[in-house]
Amino acid sequence: VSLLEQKRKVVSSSIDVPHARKSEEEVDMDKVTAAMVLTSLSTSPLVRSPPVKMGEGLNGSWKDGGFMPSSYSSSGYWSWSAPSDHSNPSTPSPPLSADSFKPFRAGSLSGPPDDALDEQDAGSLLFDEPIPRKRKNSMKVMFKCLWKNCGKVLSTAAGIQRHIRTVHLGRNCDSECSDGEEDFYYTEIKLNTDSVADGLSSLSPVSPSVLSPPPSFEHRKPDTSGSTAGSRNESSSSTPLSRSAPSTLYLVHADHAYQATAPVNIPCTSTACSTPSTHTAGFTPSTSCSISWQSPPVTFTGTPASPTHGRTQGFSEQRSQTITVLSSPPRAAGSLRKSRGEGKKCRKVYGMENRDMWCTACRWKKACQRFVD
DNA sequence: ACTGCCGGGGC
DNA sequence: GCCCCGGCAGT
Repeated sequence: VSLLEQKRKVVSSSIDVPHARKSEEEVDMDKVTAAMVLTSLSTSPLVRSPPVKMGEGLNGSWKDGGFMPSSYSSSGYWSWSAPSDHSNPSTPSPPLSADSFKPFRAGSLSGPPDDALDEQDAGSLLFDEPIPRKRKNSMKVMFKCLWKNCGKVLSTAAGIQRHIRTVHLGRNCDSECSDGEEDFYYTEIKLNTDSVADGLSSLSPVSPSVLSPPPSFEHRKPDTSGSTAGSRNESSSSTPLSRSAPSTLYLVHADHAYQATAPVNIPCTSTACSTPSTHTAGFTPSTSCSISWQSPPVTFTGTPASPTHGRTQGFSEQRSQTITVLSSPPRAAGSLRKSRGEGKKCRKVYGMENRDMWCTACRWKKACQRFVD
């Protein structure tokens, strides 16, 4: 038994807790930059146009990457994508392995518009749409402390980690001695500073009919409006987004499903959304909402529909919450059992004999956290 | 039969 | 809260 225990500890620490991310980031930066240069020199002009857009259509890719139990060190896993993919220093190191999303997010933050590209990117270049690309950059990522009664919001992951470490965890040592626990206590909030709508409308020849479907819309009923988002984000945004800040899109990531985090709701809970009031409204929601159950958008880059996906990167995170909400309105809320996810889960991957390697959720026979699909 | 995981426990 | 597991439903 003790052996198992020990094993478990070892495992979890090696898997979930990235150490010393800070310094490595810095160092990597240089390496990456250098690599970048080399890469760009050796690649065809086509491939190397920089405009990052990490989200665009490659959800699948980083998602998968995140799943790897050892995502921290599994750079090899990314081998299929262009080398420059490593340009996001923080991507590999981020938070926990179980959490498949942060990598991307953190990347978009600290790994500034550096030239991250991959095959998809290259592919989408064929369509050469500078506009949608740019848009990515208008997303602001903030980090919010989830500690009870502390709504502190900082703009950097490091900042929020330090905050949590010192204020809540009572550790004084600097990031070096962190075991990564802080990751569990903050979440990322994305806000879109520019109008998503205009981008979309200009981008995609969507017919009005597409806009109108109320169901996809997130605006809540007047009465309940903002109750979720508003009340939860007191610190950063106490305003009902749909009204006062129509162009601001909040995407919150409830990363650690089984941790203390009370899910931060995304605007798209709507049952209401009866009127497609503004086109602005019509869009955002469908974006963040529909995505979750959509099939991999990857191939679609360039079509009217897909840009949507790429753009609002929040999606997968809220899946768990969103999905239920989404599915319920249309159908009889009752007996709808989420269709079984098809990916391999801990149980299958590690087998019964390695039960201690499963994610907690799997161990508890709950929806797998590690291999979310 | 196997697998994922919901719902409902026990502590 | 954490943890377990009966049992259902999809494969």
